[in-house]
Formats: sequence, C-alpha cells, structure tokens
Amino acid sequence: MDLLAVYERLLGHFKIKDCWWPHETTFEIMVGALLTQNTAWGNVEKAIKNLKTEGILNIKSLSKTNRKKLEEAIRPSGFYKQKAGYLSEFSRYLYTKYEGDLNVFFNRNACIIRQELLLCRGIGKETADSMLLYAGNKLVFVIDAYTKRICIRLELTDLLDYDELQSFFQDNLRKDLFLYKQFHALIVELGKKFCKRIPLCEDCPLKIKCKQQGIREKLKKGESREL
DNA sequence: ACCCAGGTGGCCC
DNA sequence: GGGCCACATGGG
Repeated sequence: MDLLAVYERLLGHFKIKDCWWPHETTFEIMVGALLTQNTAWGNVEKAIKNLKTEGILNIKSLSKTNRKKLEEAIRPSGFYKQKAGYLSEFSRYLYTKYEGDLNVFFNRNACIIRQELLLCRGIGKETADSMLLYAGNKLVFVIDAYTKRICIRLELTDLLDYDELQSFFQDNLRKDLFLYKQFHALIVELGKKFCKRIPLCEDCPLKIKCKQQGIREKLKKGESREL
C-alpha cells in the first residue's frame, strides 16, 4: 500500500468538508492551531467562541488583552496558562513586526516563514506547518501523531523523524494544496475515530496489509509505546 | 477510574 | 540528541 492508496482508501470512508478547518479569519486558524495542541477540538471550539464573544480574536486585541482575561477565555482548551502566554507573545510579535498584517507575513517563501514560526515560543513543527498549510496556503505537509502511527503500522517507511517523514510525504505526493489539506484532514478524522488503535481495529479502513501480529508483539514486549 | 486529545518546552543525562 | 515530565480541560 503506497501513500496515494492510503489517501484513496480514506477518501472512501470519510467525508471531509471542503473547508475542514472552520474559520472566519486567517488568524482564527493560527490561534486554533496553537490551542489544539494535545487537546480535543471540541475544547478548542469553546475557547474560540469565548474569544469571539469577548471580541478579542484578532491580532491587535489579543496582543493588548491582559493575561487573566485571556486565560479565562481559553481555559476550556487546557494548558491555558501556557497557551495564554504563547498567544499573547505571538500576537504581539505579529502586531509589532508585521503591523498585524498576515498577508505581509505569509507573502514569503514557506521555509523562511517556517523558520520564523519555529522561533516563537509555543510553536513547534506541527503547529508551524498547520499554520503554513491551512492559514498560509503553503505547500507544506503536516505530520501529527496519527500520521506517524499509520506510517509505522503500515510500514510505509522507516523514517520517523518529523522532517524526514514530511519529506517522504511531500516527495511522494503531487504538489497539490487541496490534496495536502484533505489528506491530513482524513488522517485526523481516522485518528479521532480509531484513536491509538489505528489500524488495529477490525473495522478500520486501513487494517488491510497491516502487519498486525508483529506490531502487537512489539506492543506487548513494550518495545515502543508509540507504535 | 481510567484513557485520550489535530504538542511543546525545559530539564537531565 | 534522545528520554522524561509538566502543562489542564472535557469527553468517552
């Protein structure tokens, strides 16, 4: 099973909305990307709703909102003190360096933007790439825990390092923004449904050709919890 | 009563 | 350059 086959198989099992990442503004996507770190999306929605109600879901307002107010608004999304700090810093950065203009921010080479994002506290590779792909419409594939699991269990590749895995996807898929967005969305939807058992469940669309026996033994022997 | 979520940073060795 | 751990809420 190669990457495109995985993609097509998933397409047959999940319905992805044309605009999978819900948003009214580009900045909302970036905020969501940060808030959703190790957090269920439902909780992020509550936080976003609060930010909208408070009228502070924009770069200028967020950069000026006091810490306590921000913390309370995003509390449902978990790790709220940490995230409040990250959001505050990041929006101040965008406001002072780019006058809060995301068109200016994104109107550059993706690699340059990525390096810059990675220097911001609270923004790691996955969050940076989510922002680049979904907010900036850059041709950058997002790797998350589900993606790694699928690659390991289907033995698609031996690569495990984030950047290597990303290159593997980007080298083996056609350069298509829609494809990148949809594929990641499909993987997330699969993950939501099958949790850590991808593709170990009987009804998982990817269970075919998974070397289940080998994986199960490794799990039992405790060789890796990430499998 | 667990287990998990659309991770990241900091510390230790 | 890895291996742990804290971070925190809400749903299954």
